[in-house]
Amino acid sequence: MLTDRQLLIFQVIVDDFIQSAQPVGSRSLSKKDKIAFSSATIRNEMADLEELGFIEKTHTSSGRIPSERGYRYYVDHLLSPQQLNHHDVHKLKSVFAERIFELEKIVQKSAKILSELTNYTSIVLGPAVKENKLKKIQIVPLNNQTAIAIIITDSGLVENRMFQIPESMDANELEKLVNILNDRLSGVPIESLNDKMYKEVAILLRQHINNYDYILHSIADSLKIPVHEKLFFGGKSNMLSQPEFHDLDKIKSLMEMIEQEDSIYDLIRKNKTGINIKIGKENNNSAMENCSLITATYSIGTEQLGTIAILGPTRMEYSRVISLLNYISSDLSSVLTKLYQRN
Amino acid sequence: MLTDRQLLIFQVIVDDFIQSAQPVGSRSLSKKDKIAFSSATIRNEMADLEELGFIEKTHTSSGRIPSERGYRYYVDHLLSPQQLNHHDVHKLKSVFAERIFELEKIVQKSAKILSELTNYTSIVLGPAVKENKLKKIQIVPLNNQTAIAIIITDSGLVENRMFQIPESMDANELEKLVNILNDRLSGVPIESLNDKMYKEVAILLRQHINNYDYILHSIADSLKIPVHEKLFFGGKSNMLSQPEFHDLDKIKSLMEMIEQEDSIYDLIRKNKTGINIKIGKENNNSAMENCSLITATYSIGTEQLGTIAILGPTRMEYSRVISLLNYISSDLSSVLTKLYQRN
DNA sequence: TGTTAGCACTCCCTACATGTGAGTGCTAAT
DNA sequence: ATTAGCACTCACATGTAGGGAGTGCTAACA
Repeated sequence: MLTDRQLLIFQVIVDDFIQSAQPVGSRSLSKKDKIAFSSATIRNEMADLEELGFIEKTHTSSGRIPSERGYRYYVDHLLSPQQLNHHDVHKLKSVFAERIFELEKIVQKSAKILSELTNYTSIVLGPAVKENKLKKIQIVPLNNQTAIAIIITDSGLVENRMFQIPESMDANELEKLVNILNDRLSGVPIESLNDKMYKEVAILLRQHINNYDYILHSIADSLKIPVHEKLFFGGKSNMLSQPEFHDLDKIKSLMEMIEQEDSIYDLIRKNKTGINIKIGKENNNSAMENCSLITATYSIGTEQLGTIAILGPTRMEYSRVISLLNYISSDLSSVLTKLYQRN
Repeated sequence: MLTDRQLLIFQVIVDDFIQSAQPVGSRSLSKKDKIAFSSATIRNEMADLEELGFIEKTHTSSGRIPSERGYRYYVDHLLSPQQLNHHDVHKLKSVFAERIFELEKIVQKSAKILSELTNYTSIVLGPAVKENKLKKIQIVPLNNQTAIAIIITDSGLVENRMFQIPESMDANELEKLVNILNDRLSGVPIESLNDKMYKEVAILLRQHINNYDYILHSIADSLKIPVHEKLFFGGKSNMLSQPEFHDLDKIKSLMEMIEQEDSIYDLIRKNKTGINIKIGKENNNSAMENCSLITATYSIGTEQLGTIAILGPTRMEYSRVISLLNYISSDLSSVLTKLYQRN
């Protein structure tokens, strides 16, 4: 529905605006090498593009900027995958250069490097734990009253919780307790632990443990592994350098949203596998009005999924960011799979 | 060296400026109830106060604001401990209302509430781990190649690290390894673990374990518990609402400093027990030029120390913040001591 | 001798006018 | 269809004027 010329002009407008953050006018467009027609012609075409909703003016006599709809079209139809340059590739590789075995560290480092390469804010959602299965529970007493319950899942997640030991309980009984727990619960998905505790395990405990009531609740509490996977950020303050955030109020609401991790979590969580792009209002979040969010998923083996995302202004280098995300998410997947593959 | 009247005027200037963030002039001062003399008299006194370096002008004909030196004097000599109101106390109490047993959670919640009460940024440094002693090491194999080493200290800190199991190693040998480690290392301060590993333990491993070399390094690596205690923040974006940070550049450098946790760590770490106040340039950090940092230490039992701090503009409600910090740090100390006291 | 009223002066801030540059839409000529 | 030309618009920078809140200084006062 767009003529080739309109397409060309539109693309140049978007590219120029992404680069300069300034509304682009017909005269400056006409000077570009790629564009061979006069400013008046361009003006006519721009009027059409505006009518179609792809571009808009900031005020009556200003140049044009892409509309959200325009960005959407740009992203869907005009994006040419960009080759990463040597420098970028080199930096990306450095994430995996050191031999780090910890998921958190790897993920955190990815976030940091992504934000450095893009000058936007990066967000990484750690892999989902709810599909993890319990590998082992251990209980280590610290003193007479206190003990630590340590929960290890089959993909190497370790969580620990402190609890009070009832006075009636001795070392012997504690061992019995641990045995029962491991016997009944290992292999059980984290999600169903609580359920299983109060059904199967409760009965067993009643038979073998004095005061089973109190300890049941304590342990069940300990087993409540947070449903929210951890979020890691990189370059939170990068957005402050973006010209669209000269406005203090905008910055404030954005920063508050970032700080309040719940909304970020919602924003990022609900994405399907692969690359997802949400532009401006598509995010359904007033603080994100001028922002776009690009997410990519990474996986461990075939099932466990995490998300890695870039938050930038709508005027974002989509092509570059997508390339970077593609690259890092596939690297992440393969490295993590190698490390954490269940046997 | 200051007359009573100068002191009065100075105090009112500081109080007023802390409240309004506007330079205060002689005329508006003379209208205050506390002050019974004319604006001209006040002008004379202010000239003297300025000469003494306690107050300064923002420009030739502006009202006066306290200088850093002035704040220092105010803090050292004029601060009257402020009674906390019911609302504050109630909110502070809520930190400990739920029965949380985890140090991290408690500490994090404290930070959050402090920032809400003050509208400044709060920073909590988790308790130092270096004086912790090793309670137990456990190794849980995840699959044929990978295992997790879990390190538990006597005060309930749990750290875990993944490592590769050498092929030559079977379950039997793994158990031997764990026994040796626990036998030799339990009770050893975290700091000296590495040392001890390479001296005592290395010899034993050589005798009992094939391929001891590789596993020695892996375990030693795992034992490197980060020296940096964890930092928790609350209200990072609160500073954006402070009028002194209308300037984007200032905000940016402050935010970048906060993000770059190392410098915060340095800033907070080196404080002595009790309340410490650092005003503006006293912090030796250009991003903190317009900020003051008030720190308080909390303790677990008699030795282990953590720090809780408030970062605000130099124009900060010192008295209130100090009261809050005092309150929360002593509450933190007593709760944590009860929970984590070593036996 | 300490205090105060009065006065000239300074500086910031806001509002208003004005000019310029980069843009636009429209029209008529190519 | 394309383009040159023109009148028009708007943001932005610059300049100017007036008001407000402050100052320092001086002279009069208790």
